[in-house]
Amino acid sequence: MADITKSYEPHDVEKKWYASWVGGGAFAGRVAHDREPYSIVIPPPNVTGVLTMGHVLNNTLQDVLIRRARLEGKSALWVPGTDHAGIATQTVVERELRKGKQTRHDLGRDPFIAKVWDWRHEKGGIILEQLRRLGASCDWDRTQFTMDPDYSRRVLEVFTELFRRGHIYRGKRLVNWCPASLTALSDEEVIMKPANSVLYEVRYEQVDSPGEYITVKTTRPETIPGDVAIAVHPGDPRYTALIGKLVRRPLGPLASIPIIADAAVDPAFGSGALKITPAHDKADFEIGQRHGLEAIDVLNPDGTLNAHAGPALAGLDRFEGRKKAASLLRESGALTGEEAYANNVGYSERADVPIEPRLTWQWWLRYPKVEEAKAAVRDGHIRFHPERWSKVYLHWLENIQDWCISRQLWWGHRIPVWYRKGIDRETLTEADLRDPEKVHVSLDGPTDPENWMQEDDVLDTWASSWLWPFATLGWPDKEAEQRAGFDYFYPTSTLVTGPDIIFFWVARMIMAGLEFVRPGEPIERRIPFKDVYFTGIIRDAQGRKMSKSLGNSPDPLDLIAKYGADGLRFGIVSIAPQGQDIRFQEDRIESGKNFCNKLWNACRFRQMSGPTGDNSSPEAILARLEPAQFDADDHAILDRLLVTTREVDRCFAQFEFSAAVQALYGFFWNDFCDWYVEVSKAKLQEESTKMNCLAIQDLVLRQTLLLLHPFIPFITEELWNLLGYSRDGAFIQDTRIDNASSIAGAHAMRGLVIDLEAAAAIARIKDSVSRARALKADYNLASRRDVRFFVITVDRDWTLIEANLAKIARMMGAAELVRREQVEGAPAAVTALGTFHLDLAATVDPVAERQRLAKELAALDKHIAGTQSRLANEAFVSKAPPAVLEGARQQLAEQQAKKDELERLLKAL
RNA sequence: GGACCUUUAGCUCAGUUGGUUAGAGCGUUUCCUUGACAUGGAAAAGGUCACUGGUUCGAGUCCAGUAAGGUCCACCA
Repeated sequence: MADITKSYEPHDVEKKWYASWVGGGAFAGRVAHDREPYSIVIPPPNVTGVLTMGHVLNNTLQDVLIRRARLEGKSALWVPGTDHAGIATQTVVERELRKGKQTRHDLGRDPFIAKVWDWRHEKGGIILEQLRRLGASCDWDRTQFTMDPDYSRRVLEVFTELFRRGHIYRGKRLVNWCPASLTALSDEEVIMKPANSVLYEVRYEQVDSPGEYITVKTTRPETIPGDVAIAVHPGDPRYTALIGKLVRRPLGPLASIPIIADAAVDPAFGSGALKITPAHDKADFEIGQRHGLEAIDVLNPDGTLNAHAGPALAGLDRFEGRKKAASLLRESGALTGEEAYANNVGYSERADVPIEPRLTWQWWLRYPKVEEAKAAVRDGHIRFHPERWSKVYLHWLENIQDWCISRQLWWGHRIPVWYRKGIDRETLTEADLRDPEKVHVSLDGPTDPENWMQEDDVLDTWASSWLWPFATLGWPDKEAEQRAGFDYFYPTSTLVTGPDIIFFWVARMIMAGLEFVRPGEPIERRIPFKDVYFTGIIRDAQGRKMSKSLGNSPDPLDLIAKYGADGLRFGIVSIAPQGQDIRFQEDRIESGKNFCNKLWNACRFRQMSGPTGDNSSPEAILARLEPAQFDADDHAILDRLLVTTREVDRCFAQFEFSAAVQALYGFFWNDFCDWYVEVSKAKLQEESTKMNCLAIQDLVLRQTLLLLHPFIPFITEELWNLLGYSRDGAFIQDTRIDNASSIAGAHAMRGLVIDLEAAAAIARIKDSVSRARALKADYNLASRRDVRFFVITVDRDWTLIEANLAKIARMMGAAELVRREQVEGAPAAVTALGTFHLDLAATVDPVAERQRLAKELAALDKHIAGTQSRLANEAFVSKAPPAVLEGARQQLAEQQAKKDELERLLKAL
């Protein structure tokens, strides 16, 4: 077996093992009916995207779950893939075209789409390659893309089916329009931003009473040409007399518009009168509908004003038009005031420009299975972690609105609807839509395509990714399902994602699963996943979101180069507590790397300490143990190993990944390396204890590697092989990890029962060692090993010291420990095993020593006073549980004994 | 306007059902290259747990309120 080098060099190790794993089919998700299935579908990243820190966290956690499942003997499947990301990808390619002074319209639809595919072939797959570098153990043979032919077919099949079931309709409604991307957006794609606007006060002259006016306040004077009424509250006494009267539109084409009454108007806002522009405001649109008013659209799709705005404004951009409208109103005297006004404006999430409410024909979905989707989470069929997100989810479902699923883009799934040539799409009714003579809806299109025109719009990207958990498993094609193991792997086990896409993706997947999968079967067979783990959002050191434009996001590949994939994984998991946002600090990644190096060197120490025995199975290692040689340290470390194993088990059950990593870190670094390995150095000197000690190290290292493997797969695989834990060259993942109770069971079979009393004695030894070291440090003796300690102690403690003499002396840095009845004038430390004196009587400064002891005494006095007052409290004594009471009494006794000893030492000085 | 989260050491954060002297990593100070590791070891300094009240024998932990910061939803022109 190769020697373990002095420091861990991740690069070659990662490359080597990743190739071996892939070559060995280690990531293949196989149907195995004698095993429990465990499956995850990746949240598909944008096909042309690159890896961000968010992806690193998200995918590391998925990999942790998948690798742990393999160790637990489950048949694990992690399905990878990418998303076509309609708007984002199309925008990127259009930007490229613009560099050559072209638009997509210059190319035409099909050549443009071909161009996007070229782009996808060039850039797509980068992110998947990056995931491999991170160590993601996806079943790459199953990689899917939402625009793959098979997947696309499933998307369109769902559309036609939902249409058939009456969930899909076409409607002319006010939608969120992005003037930059020239498409409709769903409500979820609009984000509200605070804006500094101007509130203009505009008066409208009454037709019948020239010189008399009604005044409104508006932030959008450029839409006045689209005004069709002024609305007031029906109960507003100021305006009762005016209801039904006409006023003149003060801007744009001349018109008289009525004053109407509608309860939606807030009499307390502004003047209490509201201008009604149904084409450009949602509330106005609804009022317009109620009153049968026309909607006049004064904007072009790109946000410039059109002919309806009148010649003075036509052609201007909406923001220019606003200024121009204000100045025109000012000139005509209709503008009677302006004031600064802070309001919120909706922005397109992707293009980052203000959206326009715009009246257009769109395809809408009435969500299916809304009630059942609520029940799935409320009744615990699907469990959210942290649980509180379920409230957000339920609230959204309570107030759910129909989903605008059509997009005026070219890159996406073109809606499988054909209109008979000659049909006027503007006047199509709901009944026409269902008339096969007029409209054709099918997967493959009409048999006489020459007589039909296909719908131009494509589907919202989320209207393809909401099928991800079952469409990636072959649904609904029976043969494909068979190949993919649909029956075995669905529902998937855990979804790992960010809470920012609860509405976009999580909720919609749940509804899709319930609607389409295994109709008629119980809910737990139809849900897409059983657990949803929501990660936090990674922020920079200042707490800002990481973003490309801020340039505050480190490149994960740089971090991998610097700290290794395992270091990055360990670091990112350790700073990601459940459900909280994460402030990224690179030093945590560095400490991940340091931990790997520590692990590496502890294994190196094991290798250098003696021959590797038979390590190929836990039984073989257990057979090398010599229970008769066990000392307190052996009991203690095995106890800590069991406790840690139990804790990691618990963490996995409760999705507490960072707690698992911290438990492993503390156990391995403090309990094993800082203590057990150090005491081993004394044990390994003795032939009688050497072999047993090596076997214990093997037991601990083997189990630790298994526990750590999901988090840091590369280094653990390497060490697993270097130390001979691998059986016949099998991967570490092929080993079944044991839980704490089965380990304890295996111990018991060997006649080994952990002596908890012995293990507890280690705590007292540690206390003595630590205090003795501090005493040495106080006297600047840390480096010297030739110090002699005199110990004043009782027989019982001296027995313990003698039994562990070599180790204790080594740990203290003592040349010798000598029991004395009495010591004069030497610096002393009162410890759990007696009073330890430094053999330095000649050089001690009594004044400094007295100060040192007095300080300790003062601190102790405070604690004694606290304990005493608790015990003096009648209520405490009568009501506290006996164990707590007993603990306090014992504590007081110990404190008192220590105090007596300190006082004796002081007197002796 | 509604909902949720956060507030603990200089910094970033743990602290599970209330119970000894509140922990970790980083940073700081002192000492140490002794054959696993200086990517390391030993020791130390550093906290009235945001504030106010309540429940309790006992509160960082439970309850109510206040303040500051943050997130999401809705949005009155």
